[in-house]
Amino acid sequence: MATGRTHRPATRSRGIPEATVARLPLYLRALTALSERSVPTVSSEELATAAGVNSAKLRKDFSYLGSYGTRGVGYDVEYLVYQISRELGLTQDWPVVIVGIGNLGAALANYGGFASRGFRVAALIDADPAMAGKPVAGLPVRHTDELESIITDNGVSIGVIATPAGAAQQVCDRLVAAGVTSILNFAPTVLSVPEGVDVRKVDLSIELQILAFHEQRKAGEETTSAQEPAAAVQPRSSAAARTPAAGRAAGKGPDGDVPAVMPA
Amino acid sequence: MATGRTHRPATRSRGIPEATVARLPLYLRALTALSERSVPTVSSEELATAAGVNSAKLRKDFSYLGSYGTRGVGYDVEYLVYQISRELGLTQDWPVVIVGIGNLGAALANYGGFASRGFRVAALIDADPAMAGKPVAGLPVRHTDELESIITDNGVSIGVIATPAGAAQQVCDRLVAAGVTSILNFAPTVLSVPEGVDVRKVDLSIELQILAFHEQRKAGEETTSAQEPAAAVQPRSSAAARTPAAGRAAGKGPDGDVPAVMPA
DNA sequence: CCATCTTTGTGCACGCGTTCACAAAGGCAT
DNA sequence: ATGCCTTTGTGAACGCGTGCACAAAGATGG
Repeated sequence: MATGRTHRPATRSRGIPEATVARLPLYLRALTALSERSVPTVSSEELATAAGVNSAKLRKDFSYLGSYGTRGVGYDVEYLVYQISRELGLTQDWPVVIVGIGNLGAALANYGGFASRGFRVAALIDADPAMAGKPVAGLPVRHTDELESIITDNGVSIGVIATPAGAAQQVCDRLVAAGVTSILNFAPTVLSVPEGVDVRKVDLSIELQILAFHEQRKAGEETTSAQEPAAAVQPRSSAAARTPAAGRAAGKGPDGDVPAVMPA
Repeated sequence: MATGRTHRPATRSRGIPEATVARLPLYLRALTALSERSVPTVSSEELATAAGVNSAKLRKDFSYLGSYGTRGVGYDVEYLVYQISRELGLTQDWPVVIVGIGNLGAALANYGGFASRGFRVAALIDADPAMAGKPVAGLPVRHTDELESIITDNGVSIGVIATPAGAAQQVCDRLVAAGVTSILNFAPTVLSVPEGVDVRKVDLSIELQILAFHEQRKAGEETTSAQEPAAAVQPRSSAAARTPAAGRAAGKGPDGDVPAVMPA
């Protein structure tokens, strides 16, 4: 799960709650699998299990789309696939640009399933002149200079940022200025964008840190709070002179620079 | 942002809300940046802006950790870095294994910042015998047969799955059986795990689909519902005979197989 | 045509998360 | 010392999301 988002606080988009929208792709995936196995109908219970959610939640989610089920029977798989696809805007083609063709950018570009769901990689863009023209995943890498024209010419409205953190905001600004209104950010930075532009963030580092938190908690429970040896939540008198000789964490550390996925 | 999660519904972990835990890494990153610039203190307002959140939210988040601020002044950067690092369990080392060294797995392995935050890649594992021994990011790829022994010998409790969807559940089961209790899943599948195991999902495809939804909505607003030409929400009489000749979406499509990141 | 059985769709209540707004706390100048 | 100014920490209200539980709907069999 990509984590942070930068969405309008809770502006229900046409009656469909944001939480529901986030689950629609999950349902769609499960339904597509059923469709491939030629299963004609599915109950909310079965589908919910396949999608890893509660059946009541699923039914409520679908109720926002309309009454597409048949009581006593369930949902028509093909029909539901179509409805959800349409609702998500997957019945049309979305040209996408990937900026920053490092390890991650290349991995994303090579992802074969990209085209299978309405998304098409219109161009790969990198700032390194040495990369220009070099084919990655069958597409020639274009130089950053061409960014604006590529966006305009292809009518790109979705951009993927896989650059180092330092370049992300600048790239973002150029993408937005050129007309992009949705951004998927893999760089470890908080992007600031004007009103009306959606940003979603994917951050491996954050995910790992959250896992570490829970992992530590599990380990701590075993020995029933055996951690935090002595000076646990020390009263901390003077405001200065603290800094408990922090282990790592403090130093400069190679961060905010590395290619993409997993920053801190 | 990685999206789906599979967390205990809302079991507040030792008083710290899940939503707060998810933001701590964000604060930590902003604080680390300040620390590198030798900024001694920071106000909730400044830090909140840097982290892209509301200042009241940030203060409330910090209040769960304790009273680490000084009224009229702000927070001591170094001290806060240490406290958050400790809270997240980043003061200890977490050995991690990456399973599935395809495009994405390799990209993750090459991510330099991995070690900079308490995470250390203990091993890269792949099922392809041809990959065995081949060095990726300075580490020799190990064969899946060694999975259990690697986990045990290194005391690995966090696993990253970057395999094709078809192999994910099986790999997951083996990881869990070997002692892994936290999993970061890049494969496009819902993993089922026993109680006590945390799973977080990162899914590019889902993120893009969510963006597409909002993008479509924006486009629809311009022309004020010019979409949905005629048969919009057709009453749908007979349960059978529907399937509105769904465009893409239905066919077999290359999915549930591709390496990792972006499935559907 | 009626009874029964299955499954949807949803009203309702509860809890988490967010935000406001302000009192308390501390620094600083006079 | 005293008063002012800044900023934290939090009580309280509100809204979204979740899950229960059930009535309505429809299919199916006799």
